[in-house]
Amino acid sequence: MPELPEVETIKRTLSNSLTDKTIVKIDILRPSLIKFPLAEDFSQQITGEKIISLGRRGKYLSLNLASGAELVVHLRMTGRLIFTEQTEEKLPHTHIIMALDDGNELRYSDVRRFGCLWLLPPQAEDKVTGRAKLGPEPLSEQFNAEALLQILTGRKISIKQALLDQSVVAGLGNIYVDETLFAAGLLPMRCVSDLRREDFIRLAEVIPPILQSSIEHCGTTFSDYLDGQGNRGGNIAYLKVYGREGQPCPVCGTILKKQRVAGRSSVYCPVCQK
DNA sequence: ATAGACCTGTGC
DNA sequence: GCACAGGTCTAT
Repeated sequence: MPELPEVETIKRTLSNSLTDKTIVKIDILRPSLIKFPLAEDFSQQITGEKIISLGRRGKYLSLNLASGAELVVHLRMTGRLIFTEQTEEKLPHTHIIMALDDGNELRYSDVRRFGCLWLLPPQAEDKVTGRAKLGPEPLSEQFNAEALLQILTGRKISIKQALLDQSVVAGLGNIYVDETLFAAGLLPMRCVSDLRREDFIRLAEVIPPILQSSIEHCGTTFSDYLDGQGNRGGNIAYLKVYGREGQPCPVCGTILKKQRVAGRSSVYCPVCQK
């Protein structure tokens, strides 16, 4: 479910509510979601910890704790992290409840249970699967056409697969890859090795504003995504191709096509994208 | 490279 | 029924 703009929105919508709050109690109803350490140790170590700040790297969200420990959450497809009053009715599939010292709760729910949580002790090595291999943050200085060119030159994969690869660029998923390929005028099935230098320049140009504008709209809600206060995102109205197969291209009016590329359904304009 | 695995829900 | 869903990992 959530890609970079949604995770960033969750971070922003939780920051004020969680900063300087202490986790006084944790209920883990689904220990299998905890990847490290064992759920029992996780509970013991997190209890009494104070949240000092929130962070994000790609699609990973982190709560930085006063001891130097870090709680890392990846929401995968249907994970939700919501700050709520204790009296509020629990969402279905609520698996973890953290009681805070202000009487409110931070709850993790996840229909499909693909999500993962880790608690890294202070100065621990990064045991968070995949995080160490992430490519540049697309909203940072490190991200540019050169970076894309460097990591992708000569590779015989589709540009769709390349942009979905978190080690190429961190945080894009199926929605924003389709949106950026439309904006760059590139077909998702185009082979990376056939792209020209200006294609990479174009990609590097269109990715940041697409993500930035989605963040301004609080992310894209199709069915599951909610921000940290339980609100839906408003970006769906601004999507040009994702979820719009069979509708006319917003630029040329040609009917948008859907095709499986790199194992994911991909929507594109057969005229504007080449 | 593609399929299958992990899960549940929804819509045809 | 079956296909499919904002993700990622493992196995042919």
